[in-house]
Amino acid sequence: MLDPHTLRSELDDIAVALNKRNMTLDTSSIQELEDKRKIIQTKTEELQSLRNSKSKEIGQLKSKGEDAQGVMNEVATIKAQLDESESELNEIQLSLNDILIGIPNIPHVSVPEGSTEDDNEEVRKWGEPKDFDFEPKDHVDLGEALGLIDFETATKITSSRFVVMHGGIAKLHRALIQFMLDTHSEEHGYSEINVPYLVNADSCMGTGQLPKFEEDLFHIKEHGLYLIPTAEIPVTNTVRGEILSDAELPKKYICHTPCFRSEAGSYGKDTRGMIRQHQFEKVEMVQMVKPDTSYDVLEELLGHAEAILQKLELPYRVVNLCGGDLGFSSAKTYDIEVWLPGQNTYREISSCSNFEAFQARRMKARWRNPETNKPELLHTLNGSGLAVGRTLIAVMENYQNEDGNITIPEVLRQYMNNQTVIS
RNA sequence: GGAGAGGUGGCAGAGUGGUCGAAUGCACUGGUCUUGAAAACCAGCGAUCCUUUAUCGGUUCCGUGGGUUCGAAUCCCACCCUCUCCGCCA
Repeated sequence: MLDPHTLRSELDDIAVALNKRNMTLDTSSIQELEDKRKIIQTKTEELQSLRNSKSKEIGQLKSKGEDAQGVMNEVATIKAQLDESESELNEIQLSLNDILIGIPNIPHVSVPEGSTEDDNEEVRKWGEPKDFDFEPKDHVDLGEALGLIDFETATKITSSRFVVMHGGIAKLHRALIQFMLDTHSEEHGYSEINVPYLVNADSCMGTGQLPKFEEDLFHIKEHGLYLIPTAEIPVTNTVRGEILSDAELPKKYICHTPCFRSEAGSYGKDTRGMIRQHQFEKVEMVQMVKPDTSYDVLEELLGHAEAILQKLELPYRVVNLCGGDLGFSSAKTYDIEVWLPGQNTYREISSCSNFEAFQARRMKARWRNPETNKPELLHTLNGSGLAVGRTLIAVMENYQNEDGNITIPEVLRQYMNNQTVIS
């Protein structure tokens, strides 16, 4: 959510800033509502004030045993006006709030112009895609040949876009999770946190998945809960409604969860293999920080995600998302794309974002600034560190051998009984 | 799932229709005192929104949402949550 004050006072500037996302803000209807709001709110509060003072007067008269009927009649007329004024105000505020809650975050100045992913800006490349002296297979062929990845059974027990993994692949998957958690908690200073996988609507509102993107979520209607599409929701919402002290910041959490996405609207996209599943696992970094540090922290967070790929020796590139490709709540996002020999291309494996105060405002997540001694909004950030399913694919495809076996990356062997190869 | 109790400021806890945003204690902040600290004493100490350059002023908030009333922390209704006991259960 944007700051209502700023929206009011700098409406046109904000509309221009949002053009970067290829969106046009209906400034005239906002202005109109806002003008009405100002008048009605002032009027309502004046009437409330009058009612309060008159009611007190009644109390005083009665306690002295005097007649209060005259004042009571007076208040009755005030009350009729007040009821009308209050409901009008309520309506205006609901409309304004509906608009406000649906406006995306303002892109940071360093976000490139553009409308599609083709306009994203490559920041850097790391590592060289390996030259295979045979035709590299993709993870589906590799996994099925090994008999360790089974889509058919998953479809039988659930539906499409699910997978069953066996033996060495299942173990490799688990090793990746542990490796990531250990690296972030031991080397990057994150505290490990374990959270619920079902969240309520308030939490989804807080981080921005609701109300606009309900169709992307799995909804357990009879309980009013949602399956998390990312650990961002439960972890970030731990500070919802809180006022943190200076000493508690920054908060750095590392969290492993499964993620559930309905993938509505992506029919026919990435239907082969494990790239796009309804259920996948992710290790997520989440930070709550003081506002003046958040852009430094974003670079740091990005580095933490890159460190995982570097340790796994997987080639990747970093892109700075253009305005049109930016997520709803984000002010700036870097994607990391890993090299997949089976697809002969780079594919997204991590997304690191600074939300500035956008989520914090929705969540009322604040800290007490010792300089002002007043509560101020936090900045929130998160990044995948990394998407485990896609990392598994990247390891399989980049570490494949001509015989179809997969060499286990050095750093993962300690998690796999020092095994060196999956066959 | 059944029975009972309860949700008030950072914490503890009073308040059952009127001057209550809310006693008191603790914690915290500032001051006096002290070589320094502690103790003692004095003072301060929630958030929200509107108006305003700012001050001043006003609004709203006692789990949440409705209702009754001139007036609600207090009465009524619904919901949520917590605790205790019983049942079930990884």
